[in-house]
Amino acid sequence: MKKVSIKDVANLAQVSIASVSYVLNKMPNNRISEATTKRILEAAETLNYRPNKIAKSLKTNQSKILGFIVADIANPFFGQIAKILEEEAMQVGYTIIVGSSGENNEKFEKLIDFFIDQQVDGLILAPVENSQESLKKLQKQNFPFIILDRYLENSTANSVRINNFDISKKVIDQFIKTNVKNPLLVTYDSDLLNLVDRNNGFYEGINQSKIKTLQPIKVRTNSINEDVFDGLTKRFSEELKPDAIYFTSNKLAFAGLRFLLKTTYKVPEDVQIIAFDESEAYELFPIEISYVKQPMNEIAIKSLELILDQLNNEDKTNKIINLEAELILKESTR
Amino acid sequence: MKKVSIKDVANLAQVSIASVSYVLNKMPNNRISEATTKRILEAAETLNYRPNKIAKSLKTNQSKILGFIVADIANPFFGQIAKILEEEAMQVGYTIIVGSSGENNEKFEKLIDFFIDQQVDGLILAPVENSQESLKKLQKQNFPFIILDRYLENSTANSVRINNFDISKKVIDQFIKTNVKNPLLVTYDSDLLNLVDRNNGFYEGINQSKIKTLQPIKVRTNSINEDVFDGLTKRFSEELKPDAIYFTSNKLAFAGLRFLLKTTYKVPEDVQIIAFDESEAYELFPIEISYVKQPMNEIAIKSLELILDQLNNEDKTNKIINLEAELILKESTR
DNA sequence: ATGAAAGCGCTAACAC
DNA sequence: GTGTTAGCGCTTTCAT
Repeated sequence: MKKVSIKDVANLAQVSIASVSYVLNKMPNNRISEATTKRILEAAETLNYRPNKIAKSLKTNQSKILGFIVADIANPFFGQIAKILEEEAMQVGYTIIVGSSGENNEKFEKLIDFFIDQQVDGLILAPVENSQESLKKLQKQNFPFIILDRYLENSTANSVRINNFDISKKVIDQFIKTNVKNPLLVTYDSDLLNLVDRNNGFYEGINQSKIKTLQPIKVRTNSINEDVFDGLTKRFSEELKPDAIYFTSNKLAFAGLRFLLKTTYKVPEDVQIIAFDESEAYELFPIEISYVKQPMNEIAIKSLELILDQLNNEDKTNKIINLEAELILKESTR
Repeated sequence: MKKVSIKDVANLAQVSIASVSYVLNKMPNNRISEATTKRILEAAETLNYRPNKIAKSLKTNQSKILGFIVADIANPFFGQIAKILEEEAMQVGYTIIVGSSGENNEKFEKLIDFFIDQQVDGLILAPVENSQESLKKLQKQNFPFIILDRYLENSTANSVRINNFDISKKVIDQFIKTNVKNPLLVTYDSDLLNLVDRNNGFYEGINQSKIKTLQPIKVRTNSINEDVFDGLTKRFSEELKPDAIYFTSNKLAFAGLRFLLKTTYKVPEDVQIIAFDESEAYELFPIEISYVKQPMNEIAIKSLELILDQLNNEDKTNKIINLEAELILKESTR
């Protein structure tokens, strides 16, 4: 089965390839007569002509492909975003290619290069630790990209984020409202500012109150389960035991809940829980988990909008889109 | 920042673009002198030259892109496969684009067309119900594709699957071994043969034994949670209550476990459980779930191998790669 | 209202 | 050993 090209359509319709191009691309000031238009349309139909996007890309210098680089596509948070992104992108004629960096900056850079070589028009990035340089390089090259979910120091890049500080403040305020004495923060040991903000919001709430917090558990991204488990074991073995825990990511919460399952501590009687991110998985915990709900649809849709804006407009002003996360209270809080 | 092309490299190195192409593509019988080679390499280096894959694609008629169409990229099963696939593909210079059909055949077809328009070299497909026609169409066009995970009637397509029948037989045998009286099958109402095989393996075990099975719960893919919940409510309200349940997918198991959480039935004392697929999520259930473990890495790697074989070789024989799933016994079985 | 033709960046057959 | 050149399928300027 030989591929049918624009030439074949032109031949069948007895016109030039230019006319075929005009008609099929619905050019605005297309001065092709109705009769010819009809002939061309019919010819394309009978031959089942499908334009070659590669050829078009080469000519127009636009691949209509966007690269999406996440930490881990097997993480449902990113899977969900990817899904929405891909659907929305398709609506407007774009294709998404996804890559997983595995929280590794070298892989992150490699993926960026690979995608640029692939001639993506732009990139949607969830950066990893120490990726400032990679981002600066992109900026220097003037390559279109936006930052999603995570953000870094001094970043002047367009980005879509949530109100990490405020929502964390709300979390601790919720705890305080219920007379918590020893709240515990379980978070990452990371320079990613979204995480730092989550931590800071928590501390802001602590500072405004009269209570003290236990020393936080700060885990490394490459040993989440072990670090959470060890950390919690330690905290619960001490005099002042946590009576409320805030997990700043779904993976942390997951590890923490597994720990609690193996103990006799009761949620929320002995210890209250608030997790970050919605997760189907939480639903198998014996009681329903309170959590910070991120606006997944909005994150994906705004990200797409932002990168497309950047591709189409000359408006080079720095845009930061701040979306609102929501605290959903369930049975794991009092 | 203007893009640097092969011409720029040729100019700087004072050679023709052909020579640049030869050197940079490491042509086997490359007769370029060492000195020239060095000059070209240096020029490419200084200019930070990155070949334009779009142009190369147009010329070679190979995009080095593979399309991967799954039911739902937010389902960790497919997320995991996608991740491995993407990593392996990148090693050999291929890019993966992923699409989610949402178990909808129209979306499935639309994605296929979209990806073909995008000039993918081949497709890796997890088909949906009623997608026989879409697959036949692809076959008629002689378009390279393989089937992953799921399979359909009369499919003569290359495919990678697991031993669905045998592993299900093992599941019921395990139940029978522990003197189960009223095993229950929770499965889909589907014409996908991988699911039919899972059902048949279960029945084969039943038939070889002296026990009877309860009437299975067959759910529709668009209302899993409700159907499982309603079905289980009904079964547990009857005289003969299930004392063992086999869920033929991770989503079914998930819904079923949520049901059990809300009841007072004890696992495994009152009812034993075996689920399909490994899932991090199961870990939040109070006891560990026995499950059928699919060889994710192998599935992804073999799929890639198979489609690449099909692209490179003339060997048009029909290949079915059968991989072994494994029954992992945990606390939810006796 | 339509067509001729240049050219996007690259590969590869062929010439020298 | 190295260069010339045709051409992949398309868009778009310019001519007519």
